Amino acid sequence: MIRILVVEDQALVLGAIASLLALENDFTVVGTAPNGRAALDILADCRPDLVVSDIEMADMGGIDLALHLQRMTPGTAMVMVTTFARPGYLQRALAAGVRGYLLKDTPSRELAQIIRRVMAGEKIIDPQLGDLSQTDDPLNNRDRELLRLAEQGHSNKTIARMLDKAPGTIRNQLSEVLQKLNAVNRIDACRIARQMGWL
Amino acid sequence: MIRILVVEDQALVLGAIASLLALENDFTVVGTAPNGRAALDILADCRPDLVVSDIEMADMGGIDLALHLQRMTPGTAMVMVTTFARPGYLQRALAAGVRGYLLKDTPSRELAQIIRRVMAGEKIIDPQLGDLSQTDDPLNNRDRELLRLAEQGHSNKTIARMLDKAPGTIRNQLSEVLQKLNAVNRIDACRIARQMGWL
DNA sequence: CGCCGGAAGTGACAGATGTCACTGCCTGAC
DNA sequence: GTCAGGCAGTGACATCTGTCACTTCCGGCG
Repeated sequence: MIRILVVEDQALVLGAIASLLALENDFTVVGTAPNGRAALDILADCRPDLVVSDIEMADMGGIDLALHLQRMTPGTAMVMVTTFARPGYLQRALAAGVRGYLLKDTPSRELAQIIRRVMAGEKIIDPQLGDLSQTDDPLNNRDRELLRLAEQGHSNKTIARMLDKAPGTIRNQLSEVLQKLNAVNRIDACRIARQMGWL
Repeated sequence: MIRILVVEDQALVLGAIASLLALENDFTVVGTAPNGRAALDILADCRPDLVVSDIEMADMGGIDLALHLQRMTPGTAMVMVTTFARPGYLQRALAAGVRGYLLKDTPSRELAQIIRRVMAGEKIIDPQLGDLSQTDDPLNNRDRELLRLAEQGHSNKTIARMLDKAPGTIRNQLSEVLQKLNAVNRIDACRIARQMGWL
């Protein structure tokens, strides 16, 4: 019997996944939590063999939860289930000892089988993410900051004021970002960065 | 026995919700689909009493699906289950005859009860959405089309070529859209429209 | 010390964007 | 008919954006 803790912030999805897992004869859902902190709080009571967790959650995300688990109860397996294909997340998740990484468009009937394979010691990465992790993120933190501000609709002048830089500097740096991303303008750049999970 | 069709683009969530509903003795999940178009394709075979659908989906979203249902099989009830609290979505959904509108952080055990009440003729709106200021959608379909193209990073010239219009026309129309949305530029306009659920 | 490399800034330029006033064209209402 | 209103388009203008060459400043580093 595999003892499972499910962590997911959307209550409806949380309950649905729990009921999906509860259908399997060799699984017991020993607990559910809406975020990483709540999961840690009930960990001692639940004593799960495996944690299924979302990544993007308020309060404490799946990555931080994995880091805590790795330190506190390294025997507990961890499977991430997330919406977007973000290579940065995958890398950090693997570094945190996560043994399974799935997208939410994985067929639901596969989830149980993947959990069993992870419990058997396998490491399973969603194939859609395998090649994604190869593409290096060309952006540095400043690039990301600029793109985020540009994405809000701020002009170069406004961004410059916010970052206490000259407008021309912003213009030049944003221009470099466009080259890095092969974008024709800032809107295109934001779209590309989002799509690649770099933003 | 209530015959239910579930429409949701994330396969894992789709399967999970289906299994959640299948637990109820008075429900039968007669079909599932990953988007609106697929749902329409299997509608005749499934003959559902009620459709549970996500809103944001590729190919055909929940709103368009509701519009088709309203015309083709007006007896079929429709419950929307969506991630974001966007007033525009709610309004358009209600206009399309939707009888239930829930956020995905509704507790999962409530879903079955809400479905039963909708089948009994009630109209149920998630309380978190009730008090949202009901600002009217100022955009027409052309506005939306322009914004979507602008959002991809296309220039006025490119958009003009795509729609077979003069560049100046696009410029003027997009300028009007900016006024309607109180936006300072097209990026801002896209952001505002998205946030309000008008895009 | 001089040299190099990075970050910041400037100036100039072409092209894109946003605003406005104004001209046609068509269509439905009166 | 004609009148108003909507849609498409033009031209002019100011501003913003993207590109490039170049300068300045500063902190290592040999």
